[in-house]
Amino acid sequence: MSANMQSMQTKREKTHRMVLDAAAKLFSEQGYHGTSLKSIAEAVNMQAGSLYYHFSSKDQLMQDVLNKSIYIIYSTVKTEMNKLDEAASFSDKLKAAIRGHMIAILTYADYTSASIRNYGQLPDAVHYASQPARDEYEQFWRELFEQAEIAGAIRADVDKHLLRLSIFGSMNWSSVWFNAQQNTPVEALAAAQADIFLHGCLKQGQNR
Amino acid sequence: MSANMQSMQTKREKTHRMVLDAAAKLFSEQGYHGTSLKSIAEAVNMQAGSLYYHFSSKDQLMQDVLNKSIYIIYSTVKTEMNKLDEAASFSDKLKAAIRGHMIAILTYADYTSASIRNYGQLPDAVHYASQPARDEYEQFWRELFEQAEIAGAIRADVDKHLLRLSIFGSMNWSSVWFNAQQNTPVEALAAAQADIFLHGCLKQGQNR
DNA sequence: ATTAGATTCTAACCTTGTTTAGAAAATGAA
DNA sequence: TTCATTTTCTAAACAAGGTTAGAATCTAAT
Repeated sequence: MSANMQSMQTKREKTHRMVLDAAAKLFSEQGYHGTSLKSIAEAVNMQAGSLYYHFSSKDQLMQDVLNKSIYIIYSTVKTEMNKLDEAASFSDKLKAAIRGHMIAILTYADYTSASIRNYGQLPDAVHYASQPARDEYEQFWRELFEQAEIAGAIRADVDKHLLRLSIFGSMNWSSVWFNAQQNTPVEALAAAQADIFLHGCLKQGQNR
Repeated sequence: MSANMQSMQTKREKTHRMVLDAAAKLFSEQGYHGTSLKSIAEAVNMQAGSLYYHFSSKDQLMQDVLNKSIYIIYSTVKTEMNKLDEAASFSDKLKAAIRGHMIAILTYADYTSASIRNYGQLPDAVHYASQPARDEYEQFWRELFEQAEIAGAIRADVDKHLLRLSIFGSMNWSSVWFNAQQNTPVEALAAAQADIFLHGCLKQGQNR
């Protein structure tokens, strides 16, 4: 218990993470209420009761999945934003934000999809516990569009509120249809996604 | 049982619909697995067992909600499309399709949200039973974009597949955040939504 | 008022799910 | 090997859910 307490810790944490991963996967596929602790335990070759050594309850398990999901998304977005230099245009910023969000969503699909798919369908306590982190992330996007408005990058007749929600909708929905094997690389997909929102789909000057 | 068989039928059908409405509402709020027959029954002042006089099972109930949801959406879209005249441009067609889909989603939020929110989280039998109707509706959108491509309305470098999925994502996500009381009228919202996808958000000629 | 049919209720059955407490097994240091 | 600690299992408690059968109630026509 002295020589390598570290490896003991990592053994415990390893199992902890395996359980969390399995839970995220099942929560994303079958929903919170549709997933039993037994099925999570089976996925990691355990008995349902054994999970309680790692988590205090099913709610706690879901809460950890939620928190990790939000953390993954926000930190990935921040990483992409930090790659930009000072003079980056709104186009560049929006592209970077979308790239980060899409990379996170599609790379860590189990977690992010678990979070997105169960939104609004969770016990109140679980929902509220993740609200602050969610609000903080939303605030980031609000500010992004506020700055764009001030800089005059966005058309005046575009509803920024709707724009933000539309982008969120498209990005989040991709976790439903995306197939890592058969689809375009994530970065290309993100770029195409951003392009649609920046320029629309019509041919230049065309209105028919 | 002779004079007004009609009113007897309507009495039965009335209750039938009330149950379906309550189920749709709860399925949309708490998910399929998170909703108990008891809670549905309570919403219509009944006992859980009584529901079986109107529906053969919980699965059947969900299936009926799904079918009605898909029917509502597709038929509303068709109605909007039929208002167009022969020479309608792709812009007009896309606007009409989006308007129809949004009107349906936001007006019959209980049903459509129940369908959208539970997508992929249902028992296989229920999921498969609604697949044909879903496919048919998807085919309508595929064809819309194919025609647009042939007519040369869409930029060549836009991925039609992604475009369609993006539009779906935005529209469907609106059922999560839309608030009938405090938001813009549905038609205006739909128009703004279409505008974003047709023209993007950037100022003309601006790329910064 | 009676009666047949429609509708709902009651009460149980059976399964499944979350959770707990204590026994058992695994682990790794001494 | 021995021992203390960590980890997992077993078995049960307890609640809740979907479903069913038969009784009870309601409705409306005769």
